[in-house]
Amino acid sequence: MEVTLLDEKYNALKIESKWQKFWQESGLNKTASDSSNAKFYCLEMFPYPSGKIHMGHIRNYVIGDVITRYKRMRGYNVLHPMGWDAFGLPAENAAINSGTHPSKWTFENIEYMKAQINKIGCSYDWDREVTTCSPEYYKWNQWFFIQMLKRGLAYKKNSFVNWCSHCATVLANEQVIDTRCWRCDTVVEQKELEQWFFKITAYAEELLAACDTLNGWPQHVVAMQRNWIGKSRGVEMSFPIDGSDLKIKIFTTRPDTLFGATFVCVAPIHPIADIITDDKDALNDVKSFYGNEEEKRGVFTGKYAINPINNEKIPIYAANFVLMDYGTGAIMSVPAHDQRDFDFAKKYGLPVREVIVREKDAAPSTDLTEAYEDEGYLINSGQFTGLHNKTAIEQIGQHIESASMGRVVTNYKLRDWGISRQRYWGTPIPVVYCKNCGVVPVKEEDLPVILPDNVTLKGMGGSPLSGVSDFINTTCPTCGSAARRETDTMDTFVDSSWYFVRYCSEKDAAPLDKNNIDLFMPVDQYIGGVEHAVLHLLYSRFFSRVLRDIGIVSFDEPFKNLLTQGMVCKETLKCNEHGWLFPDETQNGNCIHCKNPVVRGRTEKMSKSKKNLVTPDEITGRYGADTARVFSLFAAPPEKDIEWSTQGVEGAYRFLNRFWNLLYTYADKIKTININPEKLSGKLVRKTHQTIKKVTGSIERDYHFNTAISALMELLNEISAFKPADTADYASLKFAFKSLTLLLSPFAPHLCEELWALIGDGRSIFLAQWPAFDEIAAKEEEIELVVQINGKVRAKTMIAADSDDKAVKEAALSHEKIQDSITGKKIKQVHVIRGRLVNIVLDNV
RNA sequence: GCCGGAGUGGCGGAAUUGGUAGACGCAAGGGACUUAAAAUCCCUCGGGUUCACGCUCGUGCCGGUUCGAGUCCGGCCUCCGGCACCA
Repeated sequence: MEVTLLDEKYNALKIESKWQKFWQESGLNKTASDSSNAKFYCLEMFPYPSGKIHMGHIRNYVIGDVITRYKRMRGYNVLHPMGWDAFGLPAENAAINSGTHPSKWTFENIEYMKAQINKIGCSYDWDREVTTCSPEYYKWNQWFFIQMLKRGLAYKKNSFVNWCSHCATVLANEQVIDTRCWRCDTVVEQKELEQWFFKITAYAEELLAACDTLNGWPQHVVAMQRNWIGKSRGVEMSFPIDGSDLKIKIFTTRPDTLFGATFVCVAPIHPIADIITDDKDALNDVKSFYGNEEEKRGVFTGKYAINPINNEKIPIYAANFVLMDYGTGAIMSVPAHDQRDFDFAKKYGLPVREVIVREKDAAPSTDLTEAYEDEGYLINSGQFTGLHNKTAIEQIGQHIESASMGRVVTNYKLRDWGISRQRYWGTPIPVVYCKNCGVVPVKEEDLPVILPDNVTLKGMGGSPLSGVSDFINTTCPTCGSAARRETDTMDTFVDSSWYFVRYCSEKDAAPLDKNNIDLFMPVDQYIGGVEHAVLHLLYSRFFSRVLRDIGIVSFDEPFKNLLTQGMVCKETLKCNEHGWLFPDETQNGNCIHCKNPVVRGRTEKMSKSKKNLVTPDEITGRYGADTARVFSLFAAPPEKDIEWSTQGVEGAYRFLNRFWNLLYTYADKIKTININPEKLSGKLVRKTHQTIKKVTGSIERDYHFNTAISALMELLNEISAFKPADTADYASLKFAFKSLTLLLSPFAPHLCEELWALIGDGRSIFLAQWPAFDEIAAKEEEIELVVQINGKVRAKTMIAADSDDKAVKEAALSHEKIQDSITGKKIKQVHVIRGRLVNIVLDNV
């Protein structure tokens, strides 16, 4: 390692590029595949290569890097990889807008972003880099697809899908936000298409049950997972249609209200609606309101259903608020005990019959103004009248089963995962359509099905691949006759559902080497934004189980610990006339365009549109990466949002400068001193041991780096106040400096590496061991004893730390101020908390 | 509505198991150095009250448990996040 003399001034940019090059070339970040050390897999969610890294990425990667560097110094063999979620819509949009091929656009972005990432000093093992748009990677998407096809976990169905007319693509349910497209905000329509699905519902129960094992996850994320799976228990039963052989199967979680059903509703897109509805125009009108939550619309079909419990004839409606893809697509309506049914009944003048009342044997209300959805007792319910409704749910359920009217079932909100996309920039779905053989998977040895380059992207219409004749025209793998390829590509969530497994082997190695996977999986610490709390994480959990059942992996849960980091926010500025403003569009609190006063908006997530963006380049260019790192870690604990503040950045920069300058002052004196930490003593040495303890504890406990850094600032303050007089003092000073450098190195790696070159052991600081503290040396000789009277602090006094309870009590009672307060009073009790305080309880205050 | 989470100085935030509330930083004020400024260094910095030693109030609100509550319990209020016509 190059030995350097310290420059007088801290020059962040100079030392940062120097050490980044050194770490890269020395292979320090490489992960061993044959280490005898315990493994630690630290993973940050890989980015979509949109063009530029933003502060949210920086925060994410810095947190991961600190953990990585810390764990390495603790002796772990750490896997810390990075890659690119490289398929996706923006590349295709860029192609449509500017004519750049998605591949070119993507790879150029990757190159640029990789340079940005390296500038913040993250210690990635780039030999394991994953790029999902490369055939070597997506080949395995195709391979998994075929395995799933074989197991019945991938299937095709004709179904209503969410269709965004603007993006001309199908959206997953979770990509629909408030009836609108999550990307472009266009109102989503329902369109019938043939789609490929993954049968995630086959794992619904396991995915739900395993939520209990996710102890290392934030509980709100686990709650969101549970919520999404949405298990509910209820009854499925068939209502015969009067004067017909047809039946309508309904699902309800409230069989206790069965006697209160006054009509039946089916989804307007339910196949039976077309069959039984007389007025097709009216039905079409209702269909056009399907999914509209503003207004309830329905039409009487003209037919009646027979309620099997009491043989009552009740009308059947097609209603827009009944969802086709939950339960059976049909419900029994009990307006007295369900608000939605109540609203519908009021609108269409349907009867409301109460069957549950709050008090046992109470009379029904004469004028319900809303549905009664609480618990209560049954009335007007035949043999079940008088039961508490909770009991009735069970008993009526049993009755329905034993009378063969229906059965008790479990339902999930979770639906199968639609993976078909009518898009170009994704993984081709590896099947062909043959006139003779039907749907045939591509042979495994013929994978990958390469995504062709020669495509024209217009942004509208169906799948772009359908226009590439040498792609679609092929032969049937089974019979050899002419066949057509599938032209849809896969949802990009497929790519990110297993990339963490791919990282376990180096780029050029076999991608699914079981030894490598077993060596590193599961991920010990996963770090990313909470926006992936449902989809990506749920799909990954699903994929892991499929891979397990195929025999590729031997774990259930891919992510042992999850940290969802907070957002990076900044104050927004707004002018009533000119909208959002950049800070340099304001002067003395006024807009520079119109001189109107600037409104300080709320602090919001950084975004280009709100003009409150700070770019990583401007920060690393001005202060250096170490400052950016220290600031973002010091501002708040990792799971909380941080507010970006220029003054806060300056504060972090000041801290690093103070450290540099202080060490520079003593550099000549301490450079050559040999120290034996066990022989050292004094206040500074004690503070150093305390700091090692505090910093280690802060990292180990909850990755609370903000308190770790504050402890390091305290130590620096102590060093700063220290005035060395003799050789022993300089030895203590060197010990403090060495410890501080080691402890700060995960946070400010470049600075510490540079300083370590001067006071360290001649090797990289990241090959050094994390310092250990000596409990005895960390212990104060004297402590400040707080003396309370009736729980209020009345005096403070210094006593020897090892005083026994009796001596502590003595010291407290004999204190001058305490004497004044207690003279003539009766002492009821004295509580001694060793090392902290004494509380004297006086009788009758 | 349901499910999570959080309310502490001017601000970001500290406070292992109940035991000195406000660490550390930012901002602010004062001082030193300087011809001056920047940078740096030193001091002050929750409210009230007092010339001062002090006293007193104070962790969203109300109550409780305890010698002692930011921390535990009960009941509210507010804010943030997620889900929501899921029958």
